[in-house]
Amino acid sequence: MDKKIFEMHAEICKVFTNPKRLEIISLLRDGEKTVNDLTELAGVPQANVSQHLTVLRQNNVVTTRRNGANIYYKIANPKILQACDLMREVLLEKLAENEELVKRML
Amino acid sequence: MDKKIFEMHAEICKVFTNPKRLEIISLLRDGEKTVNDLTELAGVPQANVSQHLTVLRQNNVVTTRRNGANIYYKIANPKILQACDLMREVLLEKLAENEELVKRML
DNA sequence: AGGAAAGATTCATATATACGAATATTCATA
DNA sequence: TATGAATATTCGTATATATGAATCTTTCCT
Repeated sequence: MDKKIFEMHAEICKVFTNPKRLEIISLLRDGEKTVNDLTELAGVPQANVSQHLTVLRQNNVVTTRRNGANIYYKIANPKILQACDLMREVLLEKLAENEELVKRML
Repeated sequence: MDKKIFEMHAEICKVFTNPKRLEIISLLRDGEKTVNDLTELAGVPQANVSQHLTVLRQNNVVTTRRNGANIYYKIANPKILQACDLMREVLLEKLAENEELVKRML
């Protein structure tokens, strides 16, 4: 029944399992950027940025707009950022917990 | 700088890239359940459920409590459910869009 | 038209993941 | 302490993913 939804959900989540893609998403947080912008900001080879952008585009995480030779990428749905933020919070809370644990052991 | 955070974030997200794990998470939504419960509800071989629970446990997505021969699993942090829900909303919105597209083509 | 800049694609390879099958561990109870 | 029920682990294999290198496409400018 819901199985199909779980499969699609899992598929989408694969987009977020690569650190470079997460960095790109983060870089797009406050507005659209060109491939070149992203390449420089992330410090990753252009071809690789492009490969990741393809994945993001195919999964409707970003949308594009062409302006001359440049292509601007932006986040398609703000809820995606919210979801990323929540996961990051979970992560940071866990890190904080572990830090306390370490402190208590000294 | 943030690179390390992005790596950890990506690592955590890997937990959500398997449909069976998402189903298990969904089954735990309204309270703790034993491995047996989950096995029956999901209709997946016990060993496989156990493998997925191991992944969930190792990534602090679930916590466990033993009671006799049974082990109860539950979601560790409600924010995880929130994040899952948000992603599912994004997914459903996209599906709705596509449905409209198809309709307009008839 | 020709060249350069911006971006995308293809391919090969290395690495990770999922799952079934078989086996092991843990606990309760007779 | 032997047995059965509940759960976990290990291993082999098939499949997916990430990345560098090389190549291609599109657009702009002269």
